[in-house]
Amino acid sequence: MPSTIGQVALRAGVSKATVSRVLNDSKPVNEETRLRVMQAIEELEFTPNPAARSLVYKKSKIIGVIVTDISNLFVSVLVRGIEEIAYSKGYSILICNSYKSTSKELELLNMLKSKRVDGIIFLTSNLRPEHKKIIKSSSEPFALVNAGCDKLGAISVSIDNFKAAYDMTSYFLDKGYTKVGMIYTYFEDKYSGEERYQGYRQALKDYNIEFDERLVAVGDLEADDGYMVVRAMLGSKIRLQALFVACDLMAFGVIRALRECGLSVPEDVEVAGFDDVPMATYFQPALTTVHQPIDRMGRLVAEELIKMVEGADVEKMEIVLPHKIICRESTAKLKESPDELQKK
Amino acid sequence: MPSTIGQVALRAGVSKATVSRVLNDSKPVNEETRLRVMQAIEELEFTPNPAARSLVYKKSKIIGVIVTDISNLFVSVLVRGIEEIAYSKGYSILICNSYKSTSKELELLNMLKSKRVDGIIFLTSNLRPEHKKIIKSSSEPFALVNAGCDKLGAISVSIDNFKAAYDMTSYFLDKGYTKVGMIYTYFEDKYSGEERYQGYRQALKDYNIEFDERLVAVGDLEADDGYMVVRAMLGSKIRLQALFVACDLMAFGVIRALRECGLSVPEDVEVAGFDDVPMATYFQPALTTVHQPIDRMGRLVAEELIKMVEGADVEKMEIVLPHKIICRESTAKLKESPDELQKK
DNA sequence: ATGAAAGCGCTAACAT
DNA sequence: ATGTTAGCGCTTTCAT
Repeated sequence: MPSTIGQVALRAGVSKATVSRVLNDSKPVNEETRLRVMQAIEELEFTPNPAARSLVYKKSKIIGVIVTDISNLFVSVLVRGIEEIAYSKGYSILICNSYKSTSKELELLNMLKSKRVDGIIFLTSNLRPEHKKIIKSSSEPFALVNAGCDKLGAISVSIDNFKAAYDMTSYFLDKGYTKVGMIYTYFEDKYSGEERYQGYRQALKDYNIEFDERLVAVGDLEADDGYMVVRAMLGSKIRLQALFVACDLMAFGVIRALRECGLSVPEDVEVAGFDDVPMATYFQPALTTVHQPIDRMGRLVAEELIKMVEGADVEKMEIVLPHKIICRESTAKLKESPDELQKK
Repeated sequence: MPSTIGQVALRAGVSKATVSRVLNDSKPVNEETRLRVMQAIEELEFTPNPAARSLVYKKSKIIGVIVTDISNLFVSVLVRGIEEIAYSKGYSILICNSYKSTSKELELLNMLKSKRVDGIIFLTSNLRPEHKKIIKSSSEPFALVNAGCDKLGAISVSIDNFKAAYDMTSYFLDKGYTKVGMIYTYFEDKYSGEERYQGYRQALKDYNIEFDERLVAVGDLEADDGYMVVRAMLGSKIRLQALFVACDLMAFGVIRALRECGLSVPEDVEVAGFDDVPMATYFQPALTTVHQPIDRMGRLVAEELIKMVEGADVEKMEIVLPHKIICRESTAKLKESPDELQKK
């Protein structure tokens, strides 16, 4: 029962075309008639039917967003940034969870295309050749978060994952630790997961520390994974001074596992995460981590994608944002009270 | 450049109507022609234009979802459940953040109506008279999460917040504590926040403990609020044995604040939360809390709303799901090791 | 400056 | 069983 442009026209005593003109001020309209039309619109509480518009414009004003799992803290902060920008520019976002399944991702990609979304933001845990093929041949603009994209015409927003991991590892190495482990994430193809791992390896190399594969393990981004991986790792009694975990959520699980094995953090083992999710400050011990400007990444990727959707020139296709090492309690093997540490 | 029903018809040598029939099998079609049509659809990779369909059906296949903030853990788990069901039934969801602002909520409500969503799921921190008016007079089906609704024709899914708070408070009272505080959430109107507060008050009454207003404070659902409220509370040196916090996120902040003031949890003060977000297990100390079946609430509210959207009878408009008290480390004032506690 | 009419892609009577 | 046609609500030529 929402009213139509026809009803507005009737009430204002003009044609539909004129109503359309004041709606979009696409053409000059006599001030007096414009007022009449405006009033009719008010009275009927008219709002244009988006489906009808989409049909004409061949634009849906919808941005599709594929993420691994909206309940993941990194993801939800990112999505909030995206939503904010999209909303302010009159776009809706359509969120889909892939749960890291490549086949689901492919399915969702098709689904979004069938919904005629104007553009797609893709946060994948693994950028596979299948994805690249689709992206390359896609008619709608694409944007990737934290996944490098070599010449496939997609926007990408990320931090320098290699450098960030290198920096975090160096932080431990500078302290003189030699037994620095890493929990990284599974990867088959080049993407942020691999870059972080390589950053770790490179740091070891540059500090002349021999790589010890008993000190590394693969987890799958969630707290549960961190927990289980470390429980397994501690089965074999290896000595460990510090652990760099490729994402905060996993780090939370890691710390719990260490503690349950009688190792306290940071006294026995120092632990650092990656992401700087909001919870990192409140966790006990507060987590040292690589800060990613998550909110900004979300806003930026949405902004750039919408620019592209609207045909504007996107000057920089690959945007690399700065990261920062944030030191908190989990790497403060000290006598000071937590209160002291609080004052960063 | 997606293909249209006309192109399919042309290729298959039939009329658009016939193509439409095989698409929706709305009417019998000769098996042979159906095959030809199907093949043409395949070859052209045809998918029906949703805007065109919406225009005819007057249905958008979109569910609007207004939440306080997607980056809140309770919210993101809820939304994931909603998305799951919606997606499986062919609906898209359109998520909006109100950031708890009533005016923004009202604005979003209008926005969603202008987008012609088929139904609205509303998670508000405060169900105001303005909202009720809109809901009551709304043409599209409504569903509320954790907000009672007296006869306004909306579905509601929640737990028994009063009873849950009563149970949690009793848990402390049964231990013999008399100084049991509560951090509740601001409310102006009847909704889950008030129910939780009343549950606390009733428990005190039933146990003949006098209410002490120095032991309660109001926070605003986030960790930061919990943190600041407790810092303020501890300014005045009052004795406190246990603290019931109206949501987990706030509880995380509360625990940190206590610790920074030299009070350890649970040794000096026991703390319980509300929600049972995934992080509650990993936090240190693991948080005792009121378990809400968040995922199930999300799925259920989506299921029921979609039933209603599709005109089916919704037998039960107000669904109350069971809650559960989950005891973890934050209320275990004991000598046992955390490992022991782990085995619930 | 305004109106009439065609058309966006689809479905649903109404014919045949 | 299939085709023809009108119409969903809007925008946009093309006239006037």
